[in-house]
Amino acid sequence: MAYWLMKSEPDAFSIDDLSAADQAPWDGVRNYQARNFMREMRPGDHFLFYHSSCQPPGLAGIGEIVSAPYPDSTALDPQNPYHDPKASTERLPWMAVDVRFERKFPALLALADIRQLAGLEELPLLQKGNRLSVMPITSEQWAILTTAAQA
DNA sequence: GCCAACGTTGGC
DNA sequence: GCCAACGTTGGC
Repeated sequence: MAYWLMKSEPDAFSIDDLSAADQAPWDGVRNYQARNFMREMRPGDHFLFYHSSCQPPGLAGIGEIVSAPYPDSTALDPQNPYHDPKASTERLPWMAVDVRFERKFPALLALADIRQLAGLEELPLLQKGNRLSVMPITSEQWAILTTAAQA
């Protein structure tokens, strides 16, 4: 079982939206490195739900991957904000997974607080200039982050 | 609103 | 295939 961190702008899709829906597709990822990580996802994996581009940014809760990766057809929809004009049914490089709400942290674990935690030096989220929206998390990093979020 | 960092595009 | 210009991400 693997661990992941996935970013979403809460104005578009937040931990509360996932809680209300219980289950939802995680789609709209349009970066190849992130897509490659999504290809490795398996049902039963868990992920940290990160709120980005908000005040303050940080970890909001936990969800579970509940489907295998599948083609992200939102890329084909001209009305979709993540429409990819170069994608077609024959050439659809983007992937989505279905995710399920697990829990919301009692309080957001803010990025500024995450930076203060020891043992996260390798976390891509904290590395300068990193903009990955989907990244793998080690079990050690997972333990540090979920423990801090529960405190 | 600013801007650093990075990815993508397109001319050559 | 290089690389300058441009667009996007996302923290501050």
